[in-house]
Amino acid sequence: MNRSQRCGVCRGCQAKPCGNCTYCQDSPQFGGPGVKKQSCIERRCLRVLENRLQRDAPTFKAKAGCNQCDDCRVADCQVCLVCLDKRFFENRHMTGAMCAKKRCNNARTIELPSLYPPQNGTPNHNGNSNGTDSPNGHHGGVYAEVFHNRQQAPPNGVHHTPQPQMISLKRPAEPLSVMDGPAQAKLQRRPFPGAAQPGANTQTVAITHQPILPLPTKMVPVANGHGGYPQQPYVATVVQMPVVGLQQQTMGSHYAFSQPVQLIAAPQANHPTMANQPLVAAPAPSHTHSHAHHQLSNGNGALSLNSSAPSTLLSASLIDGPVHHNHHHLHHQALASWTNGASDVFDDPTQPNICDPFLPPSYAPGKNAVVLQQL
DNA sequence: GGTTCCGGTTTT
DNA sequence: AAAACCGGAACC
Ligand SMILES: [Zn+2]
Ligand SMILES: [Zn+2]
Repeated sequence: MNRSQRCGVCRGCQAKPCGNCTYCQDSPQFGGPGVKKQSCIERRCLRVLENRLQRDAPTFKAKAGCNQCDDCRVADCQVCLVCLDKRFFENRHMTGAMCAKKRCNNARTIELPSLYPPQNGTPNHNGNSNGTDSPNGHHGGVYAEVFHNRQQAPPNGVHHTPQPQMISLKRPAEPLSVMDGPAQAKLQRRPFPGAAQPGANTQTVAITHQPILPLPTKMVPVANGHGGYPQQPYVATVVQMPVVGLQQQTMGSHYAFSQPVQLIAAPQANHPTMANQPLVAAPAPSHTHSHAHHQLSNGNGALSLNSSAPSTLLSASLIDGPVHHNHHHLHHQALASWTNGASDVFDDPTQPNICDPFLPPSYAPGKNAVVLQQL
């Protein structure tokens, strides 16, 4: 049935269950009966949302409003699929559609862009157009594999997404293997130059930054740095840093992850358009042992956009967690991590306009906070 | 064995 | 159209 898995890195994934929402109240973990069986509204994952958009868009009856009537003039609802797509995916899946809650008399049915053109082979129900479901089936295309249907949303808009200008792989040129990324990822902070000479098992993928604004994830398959057994297969998703125009910033984030992630040196970008700045993604050290799950590191995952600070490499990686973690943590996957606020630029009042790329709807700032409806 | 919670189905 | 339900996938 192809059930989506959490990305493990978005803010929803990092949040702990709020305990108050209807789904928390329902959940046994808060003493509820467990009949609704939904995740906490603060833990809604962007990848899951993305997957849903991809599933639903093809059958969605998109309408374009007249922009004149009363209904067209009032604010969008912010919670329907169209609004969520607008907010988190730049309307990529629902391009041109008006908020689904609106009732415009003169609305016209429009056709949504096909993000996965038929091309050769019939798309499977996941939008995969590579003609296979084989997780491992080897075929040349980078994306072909990345899109495979298990737990991730293919990078939308790939067809108009320019390729990274340069990708350099250091270390063994092993066959690329692209498989499922871990559902859980870890955030780890490293000094930037250090990341350039990573540990024995690490590869570095450097990608020159393109001066684009929107446009999302770039998938880079990376070998697991290992003689290759069930080592945690690895997929790095390089995410463009949000280009946070200080004035024109729209609410919500622009980027989400289709795969667990690995990112990003945010070099001294004094100002947030980091055109011409390199982005660096370094795959996590793959590890020798089978169990690859752990709580997220406590280090906070702030991306440094600040010129003053040394750049940091934020890597969401599969590494062993702290040697001793208490059980509590073990039981809830991704608790904590964005919590020790000190250097989280997104919470920094002196940087009020920086937009958190991990921000899920339920964390929308300010009065217009959005709570996702059931997915 | 256990838990979380996605996604299809049913009910309102 | 939204909410409620719930089988069962995916993870431990
Ligand atoms: Zn909750
Ligand atoms: Zn997530």
